[in-house]
Amino acid sequence: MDPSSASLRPREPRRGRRTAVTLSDVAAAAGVSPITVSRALNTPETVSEVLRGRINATVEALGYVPNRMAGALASAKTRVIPVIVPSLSNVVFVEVIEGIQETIEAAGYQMLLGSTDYDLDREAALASTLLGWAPPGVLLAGLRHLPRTATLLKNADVPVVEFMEYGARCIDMNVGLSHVRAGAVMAAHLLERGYRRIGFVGTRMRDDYRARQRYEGMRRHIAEVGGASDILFEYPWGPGQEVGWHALADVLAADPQVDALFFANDEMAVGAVLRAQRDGIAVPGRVAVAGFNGLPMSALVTPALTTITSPRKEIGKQAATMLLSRINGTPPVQRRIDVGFVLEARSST
Amino acid sequence: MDPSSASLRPREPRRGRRTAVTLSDVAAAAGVSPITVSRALNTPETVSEVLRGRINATVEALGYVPNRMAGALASAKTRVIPVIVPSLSNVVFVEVIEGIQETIEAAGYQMLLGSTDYDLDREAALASTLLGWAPPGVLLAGLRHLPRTATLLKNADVPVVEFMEYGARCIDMNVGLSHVRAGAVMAAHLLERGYRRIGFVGTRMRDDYRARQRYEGMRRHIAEVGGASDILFEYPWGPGQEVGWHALADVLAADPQVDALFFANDEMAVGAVLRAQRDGIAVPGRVAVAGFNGLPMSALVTPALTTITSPRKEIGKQAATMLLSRINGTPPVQRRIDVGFVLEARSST
DNA sequence: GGGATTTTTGGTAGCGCAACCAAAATCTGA
DNA sequence: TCAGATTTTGGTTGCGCTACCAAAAATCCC
Repeated sequence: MDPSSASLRPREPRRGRRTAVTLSDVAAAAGVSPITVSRALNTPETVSEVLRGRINATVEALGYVPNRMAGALASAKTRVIPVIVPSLSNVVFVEVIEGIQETIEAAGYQMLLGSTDYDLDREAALASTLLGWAPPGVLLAGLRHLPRTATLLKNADVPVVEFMEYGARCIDMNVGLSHVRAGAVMAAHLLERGYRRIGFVGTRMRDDYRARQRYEGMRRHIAEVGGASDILFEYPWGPGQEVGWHALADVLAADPQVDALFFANDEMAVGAVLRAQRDGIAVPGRVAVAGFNGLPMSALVTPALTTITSPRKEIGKQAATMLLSRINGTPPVQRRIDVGFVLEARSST
Repeated sequence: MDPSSASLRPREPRRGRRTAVTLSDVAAAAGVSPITVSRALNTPETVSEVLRGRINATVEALGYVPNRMAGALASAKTRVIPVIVPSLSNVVFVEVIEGIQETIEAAGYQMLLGSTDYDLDREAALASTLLGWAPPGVLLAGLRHLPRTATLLKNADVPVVEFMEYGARCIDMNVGLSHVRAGAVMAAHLLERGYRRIGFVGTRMRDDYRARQRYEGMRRHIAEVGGASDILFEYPWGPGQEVGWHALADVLAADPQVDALFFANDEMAVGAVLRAQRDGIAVPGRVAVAGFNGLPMSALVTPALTTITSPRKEIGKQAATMLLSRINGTPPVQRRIDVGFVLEARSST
């Protein structure tokens, strides 16, 4: 007696599901067994050329689309990599994502994108949901997460790369740059050029802790060196040129001593330069302006903007490459990579 | 004799797969049947409060993460919606994606993002792969695809929304704006302001057919009205401020008659304005400059940029909403939505 | 209070594919 | 020419979950 006869008995689809073409349909049409079709598609070199041709033709003819879920369930493998970022409105993340996308797509993987809107609870929820897809690895922005997010990812036993900032403590692997050092370097530059009252302008810094790190780096450096002071201005808006546009006037009115402004990003800084231009405020004569990120537009405004260039696409590529090498069993050369940054001293300071 | 007894026989994991906590584990630990756990998670209202509490506690305790693939395979339903766009470097798509993301996440769906890099073959491949996830619907940028892409999507029998441009022929549903009309409206504006030699500056227009449509709309309008002429300038670069920065000088040198320039997007137009500023070229005195998209920065440069504002986030939201309503069985009010656009006439023209 | 509902729980089967093992076909060398 | 090695093909089983159906328990109504 054949215990599996029940499952071989012909039947119509169990539920109202759409009756898509399945691997068995292709097999039947091509006159081979299902497993041969599976092989022809996944490991073509193990199937004779004749059958391969016939099978490919049948696949084409029937418009067969493999059910990835069934495949993933059977093989306990997916080629979908979740990428969790705080925001898509920020160009910076988009460029990192591009780097990731290029790299993983070239390796035959797909990207499942989740955005947390800077909310750590949402991040935890997202991580949990995305792990349900049994991904081969996870890419996660930032090093600060809820304890349960970290636990979840550690328990899941998948490679994880945390990208954006470089730091000592990571779940698994880490690629990024030190924002504290970037802040310090900018402070050093501004002090060197003789500015003595340096403002930092940021938005929603409770959420954007990387901006906070830059401010911290700057503040500490100024304190260490002495002879100058810093002041923080925070706006509750989303980061954008408008913030810089308004901030320039606000700040100079609120604290006329300020002779240099370090903005949390280039967009705000560009907004400030444009405002200065319109209102005839001399940059850097009246106030120096610096940004962060090294967006192309920073070089185009007049005066050209001093900024710190971060290798965003590179971060994405490195993160993806690291993850892929771990997925493929090759341990990456290093578990933590500091991609560094470059200070672009231009005429706005 | 029980034909399925074979599958009930206890066994160790078949392969070297990682032995994650499964629904059955939770059921055993909570002392209920697996199906009850499934219900407690998916349709909590159908399970008594006592059991629900016990099950949730067990889920928590064991760190159970449902295997979405198994669920999807069994129910023939996923909550993952593929979104296919030509590019992520373009802010415009990112904003549309944000609108989509917000809307579908609120409805409990996930976004699977694919980018085609303006390659229709890649688009077809991507569509095929993504359909393998048996998605409840598909969001696709643009109305122009390879025949096989359209066939694939039609055969898949899932709701599809094509977004970005509005047009007569769509696979299923469509949200966007008419780029041809936008071009014509801008032409009308420039003619009305007295410009007579109007240049259009675009990049990679073989791929970016929406920019081409705007040019076409402009060209035809100018031809219809008479008394003015147009000229096309095309750059092989990626679209960005640098293009406008260089184009302004190039164009004026190549064709000194040109008295107005309509750029394919705001970024290029802003680049041109910044260049004009640096080089002391009067805008709009020597040459008028107009952009497209209505990015925030267009209002901040001096002179403020005339542009056409497109409701990008709105397009994303509408597209997602339409798709969701179809997924939920409610046919959307309309199958095609023209979201329109607004000409922002500012001082650069 | 007893039958008819309604609510809550469980059993069974199978979604579509790939891993594992076995069998068949082909090739190799003396 | 034939045993043994190699390549190519097929059968069976189960991945973890939910649809469907049925049974049990709780509630209702006159």
